[in-house]
Amino acid sequence: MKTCQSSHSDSGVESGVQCRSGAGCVGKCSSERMENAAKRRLAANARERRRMQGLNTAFDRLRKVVPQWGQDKKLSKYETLQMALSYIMALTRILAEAERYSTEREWISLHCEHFHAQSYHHYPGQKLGADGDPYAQRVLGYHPEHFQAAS
DNA sequence: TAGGCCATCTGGTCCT
DNA sequence: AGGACCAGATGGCCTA
Repeated sequence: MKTCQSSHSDSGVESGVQCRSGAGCVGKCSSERMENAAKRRLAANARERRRMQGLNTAFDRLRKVVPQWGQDKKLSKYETLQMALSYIMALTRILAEAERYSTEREWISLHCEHFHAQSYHHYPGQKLGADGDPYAQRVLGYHPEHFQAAS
């Protein structure tokens, strides 16, 4: 529960507050002031709700473009971010390889052997513990430390 | 029933 | 001053 001790100058006053300044406060902490504070709080709540809705819309758009192999369940926000990161890293790797191998034929032949055996390789010393990332590790062979090293 | 995920409210901080 | 952003708290819903 808050109090309007801050010189009544205004802004932190919200509905349900009590004034501890005694008699001199009566006029200043008017119901009008309280009403304004309550209105501002409600407006801030509405803005925050809209902001979070915008954020969720963005997450939904991201879910649509991120691969969801074999997942019938909607990805959580955390999973979506991890998956997006993995996806971007994989695409980046593919682009880098495409640049490295000058001809398309070379690049295609590289991936014909590469995709089957190795594309979702796991790293030998990598543990899949609680601190690991099961989603990223399951898909695309993404590992945070590699990303950090690259960036 | 516990745990995970989420939406909402709220107060603080930063920026314009 | 007001808005945007952030993080903590809280309560609801769902699933194993």
